[in-house]
Amino acid sequence: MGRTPRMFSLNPSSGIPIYRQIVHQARFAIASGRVKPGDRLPSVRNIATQLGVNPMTVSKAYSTLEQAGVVVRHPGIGMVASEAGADPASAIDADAQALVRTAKQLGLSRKELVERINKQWEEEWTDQPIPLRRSR
Amino acid sequence: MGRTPRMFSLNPSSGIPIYRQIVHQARFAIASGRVKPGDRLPSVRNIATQLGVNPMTVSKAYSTLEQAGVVVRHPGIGMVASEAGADPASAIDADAQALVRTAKQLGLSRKELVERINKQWEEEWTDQPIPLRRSR
DNA sequence: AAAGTGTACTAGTCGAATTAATACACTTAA
DNA sequence: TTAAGTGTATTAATTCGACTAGTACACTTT
Repeated sequence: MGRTPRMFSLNPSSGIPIYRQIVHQARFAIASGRVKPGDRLPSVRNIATQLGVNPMTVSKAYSTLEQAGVVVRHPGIGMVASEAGADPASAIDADAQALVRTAKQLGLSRKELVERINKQWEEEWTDQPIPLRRSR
Repeated sequence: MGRTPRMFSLNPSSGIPIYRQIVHQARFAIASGRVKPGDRLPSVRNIATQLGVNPMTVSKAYSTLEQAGVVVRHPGIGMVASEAGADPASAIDADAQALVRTAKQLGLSRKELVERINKQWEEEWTDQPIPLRRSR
């Protein structure tokens, strides 16, 4: 049984908290289909050892994912990718909800909001991640 | 000339930072049309005195508003409500942009994103657009 | 000049977020 | 039953950014 290819990697210099990096990578792995619903995720201690961090840090990441419905906890077994998490759209629900909320608070109509989204869609070019500005 | 009715008020017990309360109230005053494009906003020191806070705190609020395009700085004159700020939709642009970006990263189509927005719109109940609270 | 505008710089305080150490409850497999 | 595996509750230390304020400055208007 060949060891599973390391599923997570850390970028210490990114400034992004460890547990969030784990959350992001796991969520993306599932949303992209690399990990399918029903598949087990690496155990807390497995990841903790691999990355050299405390098990609790990994646990926090998993709890966050469970809270988000991306993963289901199976006592004694571990964390398993859920059906819901396999839908890429689910990953944006939290952000979408926040946006809708503020839009409503501002008295925007649904149509106006969608219009705004469409506009942003045109303007937003993801190909070039971000027009990085090099020092002269 | 009658003193301008106090434009800002603080709710110390709300836990919301002072400068954010100012930002919110100013933005709403403009977005709602109570303050029209071209109108001057109260001066930093004026507000600071009224509210009993440091001028820098007010300045930070104004800087935030300028950053958001709600207000324009006129050196020697003060802060003036902008055209853009009068459009309530402009207030959500930053959030909308962030959402669009992650959606694209996840490989979502524009249609799927809009669909998700619509779904959230149905589920999200914000009966009171903005519960303006008059002191009884 | 005098009086008004906003702000750069500095510094202090405070609280939430992050990470870790440890011990525990639980399930599976032998 | 027991050994080895799973995730986690509790507690605590620490870090780090948000917030606020004091002061002095550059600027424009009148």
